[in-house]
Amino acid sequence: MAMIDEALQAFLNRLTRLSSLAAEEQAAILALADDGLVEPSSGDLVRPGQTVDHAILVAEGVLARYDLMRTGARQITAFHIPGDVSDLQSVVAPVTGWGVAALGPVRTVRLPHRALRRLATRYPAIALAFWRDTTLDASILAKGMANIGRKTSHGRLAHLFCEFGLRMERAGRGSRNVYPLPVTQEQLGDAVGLTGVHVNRTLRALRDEGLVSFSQQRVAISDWDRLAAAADFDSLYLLPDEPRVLLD
Amino acid sequence: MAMIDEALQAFLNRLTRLSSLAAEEQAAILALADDGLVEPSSGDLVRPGQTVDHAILVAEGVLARYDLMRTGARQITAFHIPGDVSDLQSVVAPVTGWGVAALGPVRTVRLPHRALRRLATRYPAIALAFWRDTTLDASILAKGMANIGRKTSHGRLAHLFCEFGLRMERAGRGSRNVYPLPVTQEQLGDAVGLTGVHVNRTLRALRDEGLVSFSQQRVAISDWDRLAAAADFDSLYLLPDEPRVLLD
DNA sequence: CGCTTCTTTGACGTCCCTCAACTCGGGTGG
DNA sequence: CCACCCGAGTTGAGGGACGTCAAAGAAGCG
Repeated sequence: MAMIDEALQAFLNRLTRLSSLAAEEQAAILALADDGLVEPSSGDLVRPGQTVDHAILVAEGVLARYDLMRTGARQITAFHIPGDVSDLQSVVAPVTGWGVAALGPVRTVRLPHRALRRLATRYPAIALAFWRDTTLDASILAKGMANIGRKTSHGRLAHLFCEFGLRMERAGRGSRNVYPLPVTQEQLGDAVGLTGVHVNRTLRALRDEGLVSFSQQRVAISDWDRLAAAADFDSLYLLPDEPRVLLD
Repeated sequence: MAMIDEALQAFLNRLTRLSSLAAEEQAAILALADDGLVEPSSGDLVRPGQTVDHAILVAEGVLARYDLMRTGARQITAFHIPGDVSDLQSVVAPVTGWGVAALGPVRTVRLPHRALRRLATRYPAIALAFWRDTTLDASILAKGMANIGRKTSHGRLAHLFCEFGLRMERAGRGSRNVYPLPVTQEQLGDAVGLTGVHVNRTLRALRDEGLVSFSQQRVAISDWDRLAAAADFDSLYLLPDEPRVLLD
């Protein structure tokens, strides 16, 4: 129970970083919990093409949104860390092509669409906050697309490590320079459009250059500035910390 | 003037394909026009990093949202055709890293954020419709990411042609098999993570296989089923046509 | 008709994939 | 307690897809 409240609080923090919400609105968010905590050890939470009636809030662990090719190849389009709601957009598009999988042991909280939609229609500020949250997600998608489309393996992985540094720091799960990242090299590859083998070689190179090391599912950035330069990283797309007044 | 109304009507059609809006809400959308029609012959409408106070509705032509690397390399993350609002998400995130450029002669209508935000806060159904529209955009982004990350040049271009077939058809700008696509081969490359040269070679191959031809800025799909198979195309991510009741 | 922009084609290099084997560590059961 | 096993990480050799560079046609536009 405590963990559910903690997760909702993390989600609320995420929202209020970008949107200002009144006390009543904040209370309404914190009252969202539906079922208890779900704890699948691993595997699919949503299969591609499935219709869902709830969004998934991450309490612990890492989720991935992914797309499958007929060949079996997989592209991870988004990672979700504690405090993120994977598929918040499913509230307005309950059937889409992607799946959601746990990349390791995970704890999640189910947020029913009905409840989320009711909040969004009752409180305009919450509707805008949800919209804004989806927009941040889309911004990360666009950056990831540019990353894969126009950078070499070094730049792609370097960028991913910079991004997670900031996201983990925001989520209170480490510092931007040192943080846990419980995924395999192959999963990293699925996220940046490479094979596990090539990820391995690239990680070695990044380590040898003294930029960043990744082992035992832990990232340690040795030199943020040089890593950011190698990544062509500009944090603007993660949206700066300024809650804006939402109602005109 | 007539053209402004036409463009707003196209935008409204786009929204009501996915969201049901009451007559009053529809009228409010149609009353949005701010300035008159803007007609830049070509070039940037929004530069990367710029803060904007309006969204851009496409009346005629094609816009691209893009991201720039330090090296000068460009990744087009989204194309916008008539009836699309590029940067609708800028309403809730007015400063981000991307730019918007016209890929040829274009006519656009500026929609001020203030007006859009006022509509969204006054009419919950409109807020959800905007959110849903942004979600469709994000879904296309995710698919594009998978496209670039996990497919060969043939699959990438084939997929792009299938996608635009459906989008153009929806927008009333042709059929899914034959439609205008006023972009250069290099711009196609910027969208799918290839160079113009390689796009050229791949187009020749696709034509030789009898799948699709692209010349004079016109796409003609010879065999939809085989092209869709080559593209691993499933239209689900473009969201099926069913306006849902929005208010619970 | 001369310019610019786009398309097309060739030769060559490189980044990354494929396939395959070996290593390592952690868990499990005999 | 050790043998085994399994997933993940590591490394090598060879090949294929795509990029780079360069130059020569088309095609629109003044």
